Amino acid sequence: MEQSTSEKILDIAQSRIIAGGYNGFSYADISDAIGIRKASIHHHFPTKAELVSALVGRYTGQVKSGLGGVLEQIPQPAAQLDAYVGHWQKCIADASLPFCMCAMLASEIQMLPPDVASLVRGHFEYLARWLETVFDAGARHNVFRLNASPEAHAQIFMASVHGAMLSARALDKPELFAAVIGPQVAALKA
Amino acid sequence: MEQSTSEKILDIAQSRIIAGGYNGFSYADISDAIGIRKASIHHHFPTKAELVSALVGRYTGQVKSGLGGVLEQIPQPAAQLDAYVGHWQKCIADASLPFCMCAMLASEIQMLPPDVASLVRGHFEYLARWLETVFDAGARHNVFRLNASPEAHAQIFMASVHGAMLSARALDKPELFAAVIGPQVAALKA
DNA sequence: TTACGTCTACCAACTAGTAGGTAGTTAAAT
DNA sequence: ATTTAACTACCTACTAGTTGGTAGACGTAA
Repeated sequence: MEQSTSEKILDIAQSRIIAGGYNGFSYADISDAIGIRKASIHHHFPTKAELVSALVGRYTGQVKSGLGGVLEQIPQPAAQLDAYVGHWQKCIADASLPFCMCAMLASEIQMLPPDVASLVRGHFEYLARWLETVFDAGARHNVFRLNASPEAHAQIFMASVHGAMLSARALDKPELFAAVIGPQVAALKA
Repeated sequence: MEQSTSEKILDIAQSRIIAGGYNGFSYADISDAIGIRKASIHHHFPTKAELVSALVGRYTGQVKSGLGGVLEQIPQPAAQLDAYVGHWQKCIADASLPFCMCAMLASEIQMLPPDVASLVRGHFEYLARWLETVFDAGARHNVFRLNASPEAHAQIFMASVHGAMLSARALDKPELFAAVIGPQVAALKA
C-alpha cells in the first residue's frame, strides 16, 4: 500500500493528463493534490518534459507487461482480443481510466516535447503490432475471418477503439464504447 | 479576399486548437500571428470561452451547411458517404485541416467551459445523425449491407473516422486515414 | 455625434524553474 | 563508538516570463 512520493506525483499527473492533456495540469496542481511543495516535485522530476516522459514510460511499460501477459496466459486469439477489449470496457465503465493517456497525448503530439512525442508514437506502434499478432494467429487458427491483412485489421481495430473512447467521452455515454466495439469484435469472429 | 479581423482571429485560433487544444493557444499567440494587440482581441471576444464558443459555432455551422449540401446535391447514399470521407481525406492529405477541431476539443471536454462543451457534444450528435440518415437511405436502396441498425453503424463509422485521424497523426502517416477508412466503406458497399 | 476598432499601459494570478537551506538516513573512516 | 561525508526528501523564498483580462485614450468613418 505504501506508495512513494514520485509514484503519487505520476498518478496525479496521469489523471490530469487524461482529463486535459499536457497543458491541462501544472506543478501547482500536483502540489495541491498530494500536499507537497512545488519545489519538491522539481526534486523528483526536474522539468515537466521529464515528468511526462517518465509517466509515459511507466504507462507503456504497464501496457507491455499487461498485453504480453495476455499472450502468455491466454492461448486463444479470440480470448486475447476479448481480454484487451474487456480491460478498456471496465476502465471506461467504472471511470477508473476513462481514456487512454497515449491517445490523449497523441492528439496534441504536434506540440509535445520531442521525447514525449516519440514515446507516444512508440505506444501506437506497439499496440498495432500486438493486435496484428493476435489477428494473424486468429486467422491461422480460423477463429477470425479477415478480409484484409492482419496489419490492416490491426490499424482498423486500433482506430475503432480510440474513436469509441472519444465518442463515449464526447457524448458522456460510457456504454457507447461497448456498443461500438462489440459489433466490431463480433464481425471478426464470424 | 477581404477578411474581417474577427474572422482572422478565429482562423488562427482554429489552427492552434487543432494543433494543441483549448490550452494550446493564448491571446498573445493570436496577437503575434495577425499583428494586432492582445487588448484588441478582447474587444472582439471578451473572454477566451466566448472566443472558442464563437469558433465552434462557426465550425459546426460550416459542417451543417457542408453536410446538408451533400444530401441535397448528391442523391446516392454511397456517393454521399464518399463525399464525406473524401473531404477528410483531402484535408488530411494536404494538411490543410489535419484533424477535426471538435474531435480535438472532445478529448478535453472534461475541462472545457460548459458552453463550449455542449457545442462540441452537439457536433457529435449532429454528425452521428447525419451518418445515420445516409446509412438508413443506403440500406433501403440496397446499396449498403448493414448487419446492425443504421444508428449503430453511424456510431461505429464516426468512431472509425476519429480514430483514423488520431492514428494518422500519432504515427505521422497521413495515408493511414485512407488505409483505415477505405476498407470500412468497402465493407458497407458489399 | 456616435460608434467602432485599435492602441498603450496596466493588473493579479499563474507558469515552470532556481537557489539555498534543513532534517533525517546511510555508510564509511577514524 | 563516534565522527564525517554523502545522499535523500523536503522546505521557504524567489525569479522571469506568461496567462486572461481591464481601463482609458486616440483616431477615423458614418
